Amino acid sequence: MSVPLYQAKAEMFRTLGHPVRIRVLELLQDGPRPVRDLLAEIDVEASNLSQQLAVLRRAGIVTSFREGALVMYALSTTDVADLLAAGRRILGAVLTDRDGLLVELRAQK
Amino acid sequence: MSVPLYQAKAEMFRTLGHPVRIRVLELLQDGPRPVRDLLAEIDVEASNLSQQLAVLRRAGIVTSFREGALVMYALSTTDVADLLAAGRRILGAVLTDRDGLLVELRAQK
DNA sequence: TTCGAAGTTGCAGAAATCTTCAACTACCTC
DNA sequence: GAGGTAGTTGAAGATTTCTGCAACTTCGAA
Repeated sequence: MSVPLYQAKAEMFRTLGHPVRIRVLELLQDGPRPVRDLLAEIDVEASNLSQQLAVLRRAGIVTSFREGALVMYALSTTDVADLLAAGRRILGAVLTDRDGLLVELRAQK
Repeated sequence: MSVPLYQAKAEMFRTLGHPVRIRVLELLQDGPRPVRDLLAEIDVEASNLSQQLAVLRRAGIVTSFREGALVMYALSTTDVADLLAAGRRILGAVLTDRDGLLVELRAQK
């Protein structure tokens, strides 16, 4: 056993712990997307987005493949959607007595 | 809009992104526990554990209360268990892919 | 009241992460 | 081939997070 299991778990969660990476995963829930589309929807520099995509790739959470002139990204497993959903639920529970974020959260599903 | 929703989500995941904090949450899944017990099961300095507990407390993921001489900690919502379970599933999926690559590597020459 | 066990807090140095810039590769069209 | 679009990479400085130490509080027991 090289890396303890709880450390691998921590790394997995930490990988999700960035606003841009969260947005990418949410967008990829609807299916594969070219970087160009992600860039159009997320307000961030191209090189920064690339760095964040590399983090997700290294963690094995997304995969990428080239399609002509475009590079496509996709979730490597649909389980990611479950994780995001579980995160939303906890956020809902935790925020119940805090500000308007809760309203936003409910509107989203 | 105060704090964007995706940023709140990112902070939530980042909060889980630490080996000690993961272990604490796993231990608390079975019910409330005094700090002393956590300290006995996790190999970390008392002050360090306290710092990590404070992070979880600030995020609203755990709550604490005093019981005589002991300070008890508990999950603030049982949804946390779902999140950890979802994390485990993804880790399984991702590591399986890795093993697949390893096998490929070995077979190749 | 004093002692020890149980925890917490503030802080400083160390380590990891983030962001941006510049330079680079890959592909398509002309 | 030339030029433009699409993305990636490496590196540096700025910021955040982590860890351990010392000092502190709170509680129960003697």
